[in-house]
Amino acid sequence: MRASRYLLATVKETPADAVVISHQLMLRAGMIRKLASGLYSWLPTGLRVLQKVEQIIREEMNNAGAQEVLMPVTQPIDLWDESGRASNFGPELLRFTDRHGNGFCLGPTHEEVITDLARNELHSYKQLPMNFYQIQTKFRDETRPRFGVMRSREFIMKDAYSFHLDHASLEDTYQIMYDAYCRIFDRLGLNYRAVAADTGSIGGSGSHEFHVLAQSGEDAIAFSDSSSYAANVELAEAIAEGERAAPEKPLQLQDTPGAKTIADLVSQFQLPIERTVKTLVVAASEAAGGGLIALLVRGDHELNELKAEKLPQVAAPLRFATNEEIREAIGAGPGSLGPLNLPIPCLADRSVAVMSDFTAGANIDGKHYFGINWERDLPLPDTADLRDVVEGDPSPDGQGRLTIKRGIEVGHIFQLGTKYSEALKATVLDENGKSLPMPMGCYGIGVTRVVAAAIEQNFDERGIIWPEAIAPFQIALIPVNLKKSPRERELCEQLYRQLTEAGFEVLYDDREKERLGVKLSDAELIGIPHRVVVAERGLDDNTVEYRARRESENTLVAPDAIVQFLRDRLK
RNA sequence: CGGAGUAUAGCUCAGCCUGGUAGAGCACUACGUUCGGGACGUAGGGGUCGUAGGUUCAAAUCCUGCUACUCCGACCA
Repeated sequence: MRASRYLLATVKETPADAVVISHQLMLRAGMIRKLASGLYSWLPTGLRVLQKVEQIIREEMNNAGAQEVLMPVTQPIDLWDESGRASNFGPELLRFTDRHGNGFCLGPTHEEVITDLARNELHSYKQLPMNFYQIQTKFRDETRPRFGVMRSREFIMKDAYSFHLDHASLEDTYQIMYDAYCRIFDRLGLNYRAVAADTGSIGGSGSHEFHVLAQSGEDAIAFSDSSSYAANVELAEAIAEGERAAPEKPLQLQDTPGAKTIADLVSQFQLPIERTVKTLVVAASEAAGGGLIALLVRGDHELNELKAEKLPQVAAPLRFATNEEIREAIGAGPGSLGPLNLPIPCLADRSVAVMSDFTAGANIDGKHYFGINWERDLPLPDTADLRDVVEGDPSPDGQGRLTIKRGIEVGHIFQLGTKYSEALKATVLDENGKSLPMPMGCYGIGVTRVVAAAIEQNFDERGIIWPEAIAPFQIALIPVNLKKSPRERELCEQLYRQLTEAGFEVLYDDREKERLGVKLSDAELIGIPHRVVVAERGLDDNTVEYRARRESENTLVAPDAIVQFLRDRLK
């Protein structure tokens, strides 16, 4: 591609409304332009990257035995009534009516459409399993689109849906998809983790999220430093370490005026924070008799609301008690609560159960007990996993310790089960002529989000640093001064021809009006991994200058050796 | 959906408080100089100041409604 005939569309200044780095760089590099909130046009440079990502996904899906289809963006609302999701999807589902008065929506996902297709086309167990995918535009009317293409309203997704005779077959395909996803993200050149995930409202037994690790990620992920264990922090099981030590200190009631928080207590009395207990009061479930229940976590730990809500004793959704409720039930304010002499039921986090000689509120305003010990001063309450894991916790699989990093969710695989096949009556006959709903799996990758995530993970102060596999161009060919030097022009034209014929994607910066500095910064901004500079002074020594995007030194190479040199570098 | 803010040239923004002639830098066009890390000079083109109304002799500027966009929060396969 000749730069003089190409819409480079780079901009020097950072656009005002971009806050994350990928959004800023995608605008500056001329990859995207905003049309309206959450809606973006893809310019040539952006589209080149997008299509490379799509192609890698397509190849690996095909290799994994999936078949590509293409379904409409516009879907009849009737199908959504049939699955029951029309009523519970809410305003994120953009609905409208056609000229005949029939209801439609823009597809935020395609379970309904594919299940409708499957019920019409699949009739026998002999056809199963089958796995269909598409790479296609979705629309979700997000309440608050942000971060450019990372959370836009219209976006491109690869979504796949598999159909099975039984659950064992679903698990086979699920594993095949898991492996295919690993190959896809490996090939994309991204640092990622497959993470055990909550199945959420969709239900089903198995689910993994694929996260690209990046500072700006919206999710926190815990993973083992010595095994493949990884889970969303919200889900990772917190394990207590060690045995409870024997009591050493006497129980003491102390005046602690002004110590309303754990932080106050720790600083005023020089206590180790791991020897303090936080007492949080929430609504108890009907099954547990209603009223309030206290949850105990160590002073340096945080309550995990998701875990708490799932406990049978705790009301769902989780609701914290008001100050008035606490005072009425306990007779003290929230800053002075503890397990000793507590008139309401309580549950202790596992880590709390192994504490000794600890400090907690006395359930009397302005007083705390110091030197509390289980089974000496009070019985050990029921224990449960109540807290978020923290860095350094033992890994739940027993191997190594947990590290916590932030991640961007770019893929999600689910075992859906028969939710949709039952609702839409997608059944096949088995060997015995019995009609069965097909268990389903679904497997998504946010294609446009992958592009943004790749940038979040690979940039410097000069711009994007693309992984080789998805760079818009592989090589930038840059003459120092085309206008002045017919020799440079002659060599560049020759190299451009040779490199292109060798199968490389080359951006040949033949712009005559731009100076060298502009061309170099443009090539760096759009993140071309390799560059070759052709200069008059090198011609005398029979050299051209090569530099990789990540390097800071030039390598001099003879012009007639550069094609082979690049072949070796790009291997 | 709750809270806050913004809207002036293609982009980044000044002007508004204190009403009277619409500005700068970048980008764009022409010419000249310059030419290995985002050059310089001269001359130009480009804006119904988001929109509708109100106050006023006079509104980018003051007031009100509307719309769009951004940020914080809630929400999110």
